[in-house]
Amino acid sequence: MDKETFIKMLHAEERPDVTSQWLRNEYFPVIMERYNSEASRKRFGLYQNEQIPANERNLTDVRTRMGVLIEFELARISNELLPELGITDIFWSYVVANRFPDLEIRENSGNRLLRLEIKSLQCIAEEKSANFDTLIKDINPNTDYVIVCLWDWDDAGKEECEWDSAPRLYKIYVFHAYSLAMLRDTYWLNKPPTNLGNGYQGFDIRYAVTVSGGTYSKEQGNYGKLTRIWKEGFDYRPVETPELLDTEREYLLFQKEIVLKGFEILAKRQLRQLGTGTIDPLMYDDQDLGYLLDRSAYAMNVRKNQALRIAAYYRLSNLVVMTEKYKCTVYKEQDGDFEEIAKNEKPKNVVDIINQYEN
DNA sequence: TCAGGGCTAACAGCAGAATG
DNA sequence: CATTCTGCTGTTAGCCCTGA
Repeated sequence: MDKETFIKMLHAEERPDVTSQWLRNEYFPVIMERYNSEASRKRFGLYQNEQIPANERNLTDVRTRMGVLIEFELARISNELLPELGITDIFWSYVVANRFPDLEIRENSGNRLLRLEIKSLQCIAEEKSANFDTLIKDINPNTDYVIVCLWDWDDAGKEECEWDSAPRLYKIYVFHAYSLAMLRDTYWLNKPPTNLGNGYQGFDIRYAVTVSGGTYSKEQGNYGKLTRIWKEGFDYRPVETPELLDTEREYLLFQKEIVLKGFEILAKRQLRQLGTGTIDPLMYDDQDLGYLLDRSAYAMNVRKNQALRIAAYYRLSNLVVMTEKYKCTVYKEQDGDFEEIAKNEKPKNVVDIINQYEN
């Protein structure tokens, strides 16, 4: 890493689209690699059959806590990196007040330079939706970026430590905060609910406000959900700056990849419980639809008639089809025919359902 | 069927009402 | 009058369920 570039970027002296790309392609890959090292992961691991809550009610707060820990660790690693490069006059500081953003690069004088808002999403969470609800007025277009960390528990990567599993970062996404907010507001303001009555959806001085039947109320916490910010091909568009186009590209990629990664983890994990051998891609009509092991397969977003054709083609015993929220439909072979034995199931129940059907 | 509106836990804490 | 209880604040990430 080049020291001069580093200093320029952290001082927010480059164009936002250039800074975005540097953070995405140069900076965070290094931070992520360090986070994923055994020496780092071991501090977050689960050992000796330690369990975390399995019920949905309490899963969320483990994920919330992991979010805070990842945010802290990224900054800690960053602060470790700076002096290694001979940069000693700036440092990452934690914003302890509950306000945007999370981390700020500061000079000893206290001057704030680059600022980062960190979000964490666990791959296999059924609805990944941290909120980015900071109002446009509070975002500095020259210094502010939104960083999304995609992570999950992973049992691999241990040479010395005997953990059962430890968190692994799979990808870090970088968005220009102001552009992301522009996409969000362009979408939100142009797609209000149907029953507005005489009111308008908009903003108070502090937060987003919704209307139902003419009655105004503080928005309920859906505004800015990361998975709902923008849709490809939406009729209305914000002003197209280089940083906006960069952020839009990254967002559309993000939308696809975060869903696929969770599916991959769930499918591979469950296939290994259903059989032995190697896992291959599930190809059909030149399309990669999921994963195949022996006579079991997992596919994503496949309709019933296509699922039946795939099952017949591969002579499957078990076929699990998942939606984007990982709701599962389970098909099972029965005397040469395929039967839908479960629908709308959570992933955690699928293997049991398949095994019980066998008995 | 699925987008999206409604709502949740945990966190630390405050203000004001109810109780002994 | 002092203590305890109730209901609310706002932030994190995410599940539930309904209406189009």
